[in-house]
Amino acid sequence: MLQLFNTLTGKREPFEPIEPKTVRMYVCGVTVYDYCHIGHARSALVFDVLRRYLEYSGYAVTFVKNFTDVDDKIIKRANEQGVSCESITSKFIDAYYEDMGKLGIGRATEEPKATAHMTEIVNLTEALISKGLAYAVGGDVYFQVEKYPAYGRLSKRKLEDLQAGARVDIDERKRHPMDFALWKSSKPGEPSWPSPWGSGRPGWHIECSAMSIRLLGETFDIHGGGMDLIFPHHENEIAQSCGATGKEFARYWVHNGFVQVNQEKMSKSLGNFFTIREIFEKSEWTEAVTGEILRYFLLSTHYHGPLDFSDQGLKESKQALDGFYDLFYRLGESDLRTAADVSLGPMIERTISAFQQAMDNDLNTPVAVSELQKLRGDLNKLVQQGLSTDARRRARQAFRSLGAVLGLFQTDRWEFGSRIAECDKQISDQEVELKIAERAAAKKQKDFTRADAIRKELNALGITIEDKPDGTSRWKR
RNA sequence: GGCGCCGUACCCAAGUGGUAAGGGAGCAGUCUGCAAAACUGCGAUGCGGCGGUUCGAACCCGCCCGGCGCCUCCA
Repeated sequence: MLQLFNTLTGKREPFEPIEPKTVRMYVCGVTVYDYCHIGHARSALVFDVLRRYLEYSGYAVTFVKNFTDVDDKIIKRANEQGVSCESITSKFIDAYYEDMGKLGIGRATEEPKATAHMTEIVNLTEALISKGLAYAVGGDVYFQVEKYPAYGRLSKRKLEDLQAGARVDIDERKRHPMDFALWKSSKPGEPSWPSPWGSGRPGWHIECSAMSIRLLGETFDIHGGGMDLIFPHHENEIAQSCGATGKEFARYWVHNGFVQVNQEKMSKSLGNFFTIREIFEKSEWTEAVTGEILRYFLLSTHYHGPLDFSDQGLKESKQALDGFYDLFYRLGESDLRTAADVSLGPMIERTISAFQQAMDNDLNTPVAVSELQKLRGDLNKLVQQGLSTDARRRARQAFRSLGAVLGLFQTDRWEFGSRIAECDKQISDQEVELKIAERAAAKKQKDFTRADAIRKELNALGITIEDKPDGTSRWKR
């Protein structure tokens, strides 16, 4: 049974959905004013894998992930560039899909935008005012945190503590310094929508409450996002939602850790910032391969902890994947021997069970991957002992189906050598085959000088040759 | 000032009270004309330090050292 670490309770808990075999989850997406970085990728990937695993486990999942498309930073960016906010947001939404698509991150069931839910946002704000939890000042509306006794429940903070360390500007119009905006009056030139308080735009937190309630109901199963959203974003969402509905909001709160560089959080001010597209542009591998490397890398650490991004980390992920695809390559060859066939079934069963156990344990992807590594080692032995063509096919299929949960091992076109794009141009498969045949002939005549020369020539083109005991050779790029 | 996280071999990384998973690198072998791949063996008497609880602790408690995050926008 799946157990998840719930930020709300600070404990790992068995996951029990509200409705059997059904999961409704909401994940905070991105504010679309810039390209996504690796940190965004990690968050998106963690919840992509959670969704995949829930579906693998037999749940029908309704997955909602929003785009924040109205916000101070968007307005600022639009003004800087002298373009409309809409042109900024549509550009970066497209970029989001493009970048995440390369990582194999699928679309959510619903991907709502704040700007398309103004009615719900205004209604929710009105409800909070009528319940005495919010108040209007001028054209602004604030949530009054002191009226919501459970404020601080998620982030485990007390109002007094927040006050002590607050560096926020004191706004005399607020009744408490921590009161936050539900609705902001708009300045000239800013995007705005009509409301009972004059034209304006929503505060940051209210959109998620409005859209999740609209699409998933007042109470739903899982709410996720990055660690940094715990406070104030998610704390405020809870206050707004529970305050308005009087019901429980999300039952399980799941938060992923940060991507860091040299032990420090990635941030623009430190200049240690890598966008997803930058990684792909700089990669010496093809897009599909780079995507899988990145995925493997991001999943090789538990989602809850910090993850240090580094070239070495990517390199090690590539090597690990090379090992898997090396095996898959050999599993694709035919063999009449069947000596090890009987061992295969139990071996796969054991792996499936261990894999599920790892994933059930708060989505422990590093252990899940290591179980696949064990299977890889075991299968390498079986292949040596003799595994029939059919058994090899079943073995490959096992990797394919478990790998699908992590988004790994799906391709049949892995690239072993680097700079593959250039290699492709330099020599075709047919030409390689010709060279290999020529080399085989040389070997047969014990002309090893010639054989080695051909191998060296192919190596230079990114082709690796492996001689088999029977005198034939396999090769890979 | 408040809240919280982290510190496991050369590197990455599991472990959540029962005697240190897995991967990479390295070294030594097997195989091979050589190479590549694969396989085999070697690698923390030890889990930042010091105490404590316990029959037993990397795992629980306390103190200390070191690193980081949040409290303002942030995945």
